[in-house]
Amino acid sequence: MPAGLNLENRDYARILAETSDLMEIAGEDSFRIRSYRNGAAAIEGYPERIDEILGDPTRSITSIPGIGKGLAAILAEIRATGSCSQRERLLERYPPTALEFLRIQGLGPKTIALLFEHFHMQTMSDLEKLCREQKIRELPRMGAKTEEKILRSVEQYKLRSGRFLLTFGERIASELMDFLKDVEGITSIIPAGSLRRGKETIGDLDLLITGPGAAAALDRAAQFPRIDQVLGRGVNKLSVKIGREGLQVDIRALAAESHGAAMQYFTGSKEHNVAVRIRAVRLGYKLSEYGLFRNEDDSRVAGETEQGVYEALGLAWVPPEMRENCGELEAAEQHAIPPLVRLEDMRGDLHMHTTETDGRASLEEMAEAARAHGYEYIAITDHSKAIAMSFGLNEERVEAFAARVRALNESAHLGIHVFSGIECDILRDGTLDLAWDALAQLDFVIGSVHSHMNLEAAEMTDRLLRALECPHLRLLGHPTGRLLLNRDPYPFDFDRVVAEAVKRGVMLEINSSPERLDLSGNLARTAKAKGARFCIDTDAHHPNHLRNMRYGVLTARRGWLESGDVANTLSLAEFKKQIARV
DNA sequence: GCCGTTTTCGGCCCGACTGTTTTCAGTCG
Repeated sequence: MPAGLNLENRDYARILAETSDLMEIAGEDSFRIRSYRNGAAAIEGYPERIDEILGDPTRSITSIPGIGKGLAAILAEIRATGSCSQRERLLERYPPTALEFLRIQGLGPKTIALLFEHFHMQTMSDLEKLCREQKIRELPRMGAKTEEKILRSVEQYKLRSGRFLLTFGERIASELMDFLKDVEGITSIIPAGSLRRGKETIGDLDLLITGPGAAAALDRAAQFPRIDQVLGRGVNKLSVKIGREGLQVDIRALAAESHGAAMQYFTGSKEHNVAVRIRAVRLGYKLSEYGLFRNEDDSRVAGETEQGVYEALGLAWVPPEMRENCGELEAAEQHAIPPLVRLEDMRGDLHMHTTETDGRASLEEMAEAARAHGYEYIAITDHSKAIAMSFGLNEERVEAFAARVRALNESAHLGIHVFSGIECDILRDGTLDLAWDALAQLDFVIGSVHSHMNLEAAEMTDRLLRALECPHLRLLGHPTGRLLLNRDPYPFDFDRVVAEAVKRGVMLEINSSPERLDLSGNLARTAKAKGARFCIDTDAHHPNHLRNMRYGVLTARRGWLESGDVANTLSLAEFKKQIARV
């Protein structure tokens, strides 16, 4: 079978995952559904390209754990057709929006199936209408509260729709750049906009192309296979919607002399640009995406480089992550832009899971991956027993684990220092999930909230304050609990909790998982002002996730953090001191 | 549907909460 579709592993994984979601709505066998999910996860994390293995008659895809004969046949079907009959059959039965309904908090497959059956709803507004007209409560086990809850969730859903995770934007950008790399006469292709600023979610994607071949690159870009719709095509700009997700991408061809001005203009933010332009006007200039021009004679003062534009305005160059008009221009004016933390400053990763709980690799595999990243140390921090579904550690297993890590470090054959740690659940009342005696055995205790996220702010504040009382706690994990585009932060008195954390020497996490990025840049900056210290961690559940560190660093940079604010930029010896018990 | 095996079928991470009910199904993590 010719590999005409050229699918990536994540495409296979997505199709399997979508099929499993549809099967769930259809009420099919839960174990079969789980197999599809497991298969999707196995493929997504597989180091080799599935496409190539399928195309090689000497290889068998069933050698991948989680892929048996059944899924092997389905994968072959996906490779040939881009879908599978199971998925197509279900998509005939349910509207394509069915998968979207699953993203509404509180709406599960059973309820969705019930609503389809009774009301034949097709769209999100159908669902809203059913709630408003109090039709839902006519169904068994449904009531007024359910209707209100669904309405609230739909409201949140609408707010986040039309935005995409930073990783998604990066992926599309890199696919496009790869697609254009062979066009002759291109000197640079750079994604601007919120992507360049490292914003956690993006609304659209701006790709800037410079060089004599830029116009040819627009022609080539119009051939990009994932284009769903061409919105506009001019001499210097191509505007398209990409994929089923409908991300809008604007691709612009730039002249070399205005490259820097265009970069500045299209990187934004809008608020930053307005402030910069006001400054330009005050100084007798006009700033546009074409350059910086003197008012009196329209002569070009700058525009070729971004640096040149800022310089001509008497400003230091501003790192894109800071361009939110939140004080960065004042800093640039005084040439007092802080030296922001960089990815290469990171010397360790202090939040990761293994197969002991819900990770997908062993301690040794995670350590090896971290060593390959050039780290000096890691902390293995599996879940505690409250997370029953991932077989979290109880006190006995904690003790055994701590002993095992001590032995490993003594034998030194891992080539990296491992801290024994735990991501201990903060229970509803603020107590930690494990006895203090057990926590005392460990080098690095993270406390995280994973349940009861809908408490009132006052109760949540008390809960966190109480957790901070534990003398073994070193880090508050993903402190606000947000899941980007999915779940809002839980409410609590941030200032009070930060003040208490500072007082007790508990650091705050910047969780690098692209779905979390928690703390946000803004909150990190607020916390820094109160004296907080931070760890930037990946929360890796797979060796591949270690790469997410760059998102955490971007977020920290958005919070104006310097390496001195981040504990895991310290050398091993210094970090040991930092977490030593007093 | 996968896996492992006691080789061909049975087991597959589970506990808490919510809103609806008067005993539990559905959702979440």
